Amino acid sequence: MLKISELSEQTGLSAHTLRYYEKHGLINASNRSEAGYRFYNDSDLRRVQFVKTARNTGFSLADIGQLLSIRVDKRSHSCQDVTDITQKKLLEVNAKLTELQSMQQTLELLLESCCGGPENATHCSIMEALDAGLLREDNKEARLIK
Amino acid sequence: MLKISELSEQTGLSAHTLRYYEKHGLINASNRSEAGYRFYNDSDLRRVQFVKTARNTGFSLADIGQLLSIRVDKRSHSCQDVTDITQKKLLEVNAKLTELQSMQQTLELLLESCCGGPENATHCSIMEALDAGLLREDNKEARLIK
DNA sequence: TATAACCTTAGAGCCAACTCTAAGGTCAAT
DNA sequence: ATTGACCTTAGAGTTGGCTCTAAGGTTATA
Ligand SMILES: [Zn+2]
Ligand SMILES: [Zn+2]
Ligand SMILES: [Zn+2]
Ligand SMILES: [Zn+2]
Repeated sequence: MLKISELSEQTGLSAHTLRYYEKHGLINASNRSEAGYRFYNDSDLRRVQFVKTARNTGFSLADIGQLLSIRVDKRSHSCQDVTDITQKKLLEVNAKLTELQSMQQTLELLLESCCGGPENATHCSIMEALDAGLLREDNKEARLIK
Repeated sequence: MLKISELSEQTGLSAHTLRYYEKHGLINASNRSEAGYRFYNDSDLRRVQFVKTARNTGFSLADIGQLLSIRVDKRSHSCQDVTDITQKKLLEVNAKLTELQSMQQTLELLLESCCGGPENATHCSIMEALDAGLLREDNKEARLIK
């Protein structure tokens, strides 16, 4: 039986975070001492580790709630239920990746275009590009206007 | 001279957002009517468009504040001042990209490993992987444990 | 028995960038 | 003169995931 500080050590999640997860229905301490201290058993620990792994994978706490309700009753859920959640998350991640890659490309083009030197910025092509609107917005690819 | 709703139309930013930007020192209406209505001239419009372009490029409002103070006095700033901000932003973007790519890879591996079918999840390899800790965390690359 | 290091709770604060509300003033058209 | 569409302000609410505080109770050690 682990106290919350011990569970915290085992998992790398703060005691605050563990209580927060409990408040949001993700985890629970299956026992309490007479004074009300939380005590966690091995099954509790494994559940917390599941949450942590899912969190590291990028799932939101809401997603994890769903995954946990599958986990506690696998017989009532299908592999498709699991892949639906995973697929949805992958789509979100891919959308963000696309957005960030476009930013990356724009920033790289901006940096290439500027001398980066110590003289004054009256001629700076980054400032010019930002002033000019920078992108052809009709095109999905960020591209500096020449 | 544009009223706020007209500037909103011209820029695609809501009047709320324009007032929010003003409150945070990014933009300003150079004139007001007797009744206190904001009026924007061409120079105001160009400044707002600069803000919008920088926003689309991924810069935070704090970054944009710095870029704007360079913009109004280019002679007192160097190209390096501009590239410093841009480079910092690129590093942030690259860090997020790395994180998201790792998530993407993990999610793809999970999806490959699961049949996604209608039978029950007692054998689901996604659930197993999340239970098992999923990643070799010593390695930067996400990898399913075999 | 005192001190420190734990634990409890409800609830507030934080981050960024909005987004919206309330309560009222203004303006153009009917 | 009355709609209705605009405008103003200060300030509250939203999102997600923590993070921290206050005020108190418990436990281990000296
Ligand atoms: Zn230069
Ligand atoms: Zn430059
Ligand atoms: Zn299956
Ligand atoms: Zn499966």
